[in-house]
Amino acid sequence: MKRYQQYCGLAKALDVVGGRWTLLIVRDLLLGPRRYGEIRGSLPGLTTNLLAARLKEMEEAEILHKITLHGMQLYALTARGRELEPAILALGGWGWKRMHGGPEEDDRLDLRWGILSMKRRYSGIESGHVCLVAGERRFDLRFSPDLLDFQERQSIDASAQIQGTLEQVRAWLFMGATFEPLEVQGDLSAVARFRSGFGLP
Amino acid sequence: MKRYQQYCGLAKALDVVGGRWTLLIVRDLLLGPRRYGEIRGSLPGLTTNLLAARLKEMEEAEILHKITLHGMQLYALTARGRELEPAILALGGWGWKRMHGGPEEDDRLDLRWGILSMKRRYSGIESGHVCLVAGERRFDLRFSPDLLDFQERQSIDASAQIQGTLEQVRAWLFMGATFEPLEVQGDLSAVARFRSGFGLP
DNA sequence: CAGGATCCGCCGCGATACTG
DNA sequence: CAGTATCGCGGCGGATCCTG
Repeated sequence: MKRYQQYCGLAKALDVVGGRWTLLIVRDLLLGPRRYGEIRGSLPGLTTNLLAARLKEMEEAEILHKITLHGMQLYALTARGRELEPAILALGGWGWKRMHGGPEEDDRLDLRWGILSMKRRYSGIESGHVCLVAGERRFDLRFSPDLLDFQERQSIDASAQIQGTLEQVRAWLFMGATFEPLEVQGDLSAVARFRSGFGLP
Repeated sequence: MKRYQQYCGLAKALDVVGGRWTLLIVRDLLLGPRRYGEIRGSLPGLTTNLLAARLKEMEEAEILHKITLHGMQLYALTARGRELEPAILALGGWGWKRMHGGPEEDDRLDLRWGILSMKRRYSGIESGHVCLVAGERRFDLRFSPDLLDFQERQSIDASAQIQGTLEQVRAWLFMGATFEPLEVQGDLSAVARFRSGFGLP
C-alpha cells in the first residue's frame, strides 16, 4: 500500500488502517476474538483474498494476532488494536448522524454494530454485569466507570438478563425504540444501573 | 465509490470519508478555509485530478462548501465537516504512537500538522488568545474551556505573541523540545495560561 | 468444511499534459 | 491559479481452485 509520507499522526494512522475494510475488521474484533469464517460472514462483500491480505497486513502492523483456543484459530486484537476503539467510536458517531431515514435499500443490519454504538452512549458512572439475549444470540456486557467490555459470548455470572426477540432488540438498538418490550430477569437493580448508564428513559 | 451497504455509523462514515486523501483534506481545512492551490501545496502526492474529484464529492456530502472572500475562491468546512475533528484527533493520536523514531526518510513535515496535534493535548481549563510566529508563518490560537480554535492567519487582538525560528517551533511541536528557546512578547500571563492549558512544563 | 491461494477484470488512483 | 483530459498501473471485487 502506498504511504502518505507525512510526519503526522493522522497520515501514519491512515497508512496502516486507511485501506478498504480494515477499520470494519477492527470493529468486528472489538466484540471479541473471531474465526476467519466468522469475520467473512459478518462482512458481506469482503472477498476471501482481500480478507487474507488484510489480516496479514494487520498482523504485521501488530493490530491483531493469531491465537489458538480450544483447537480453533482465532484472530484477536492486540492492545494497540484495541486502542483504535476511540477513533472508531468517533467516526461511527459522526456517521450515525447521516442515518436519519432508517436503513437504505440493500443495507444490511447486524446486532453487533448496534451493540458497538452503545459504547459511545455509555456515560460511565455506574457498573454492573448483564447478559443481553436477542433471539439465539447472546452478548456479555460489563460496565463500570473505568472499564466497558462488550463481547458476543455466553455470559457467566451475569447478575441480570435482558431478553427479547431479534426484532425487539434490533428495534431498541437501531431505531431508538423503547426498552419496555424486553423481558428482564435477575437483579433488577443491575438493569436499572444499566439503563441509567446508557441514558435510557 | 463503492458503498459498504451496512446500516452502521462507521460504515456510513467510511462511505463518505474513507477514500484516499479525504481525511487529510479535512485535516488541512480544520485550520481555516484554503484555496485550491494551497491544499495542493500542502498535500504533496495528491494529484490535481483527484483533488478536484474529492472536493466535488465532499461538497455533495456537505462536508465543505465553496466560499468567495476578497475575490478569492476558498474551500471551507461546513458544520458537519468540522464535526469530523474528534475522529481526526482520535485517529491522529493513535498514529502518533507509531512515530517513535522521529521522521522516516522522505517524510515531509508541516507545522500545521503539529499545530493540529496540540488540539488533542489541550486540557481546556484556561482561556486566552495568542499568536504563534514561526519564521514567516503565523498562527492564531484561541483557547477557552468550551472553544478551541487554531487558524493559520495573521492574529488581530492577540494578547501575546510567541515567536521563534521555523526550526525552533518545529522542534517544540514535533519533537517535544523545551518551550524555552522561543521568544515571548505581550501579556506574559496569557502565555502562562497557554502553557498550562497544554500541559507544558 | 474451515482456511486460505490463484487468476482475471475493472475502476480508483497516480503521473503528466493541456486549457480557460 | 484553478481546474480538465488522457493514459497506465495497481488495489480491489468476483469467482474458482487448492489443501489440511
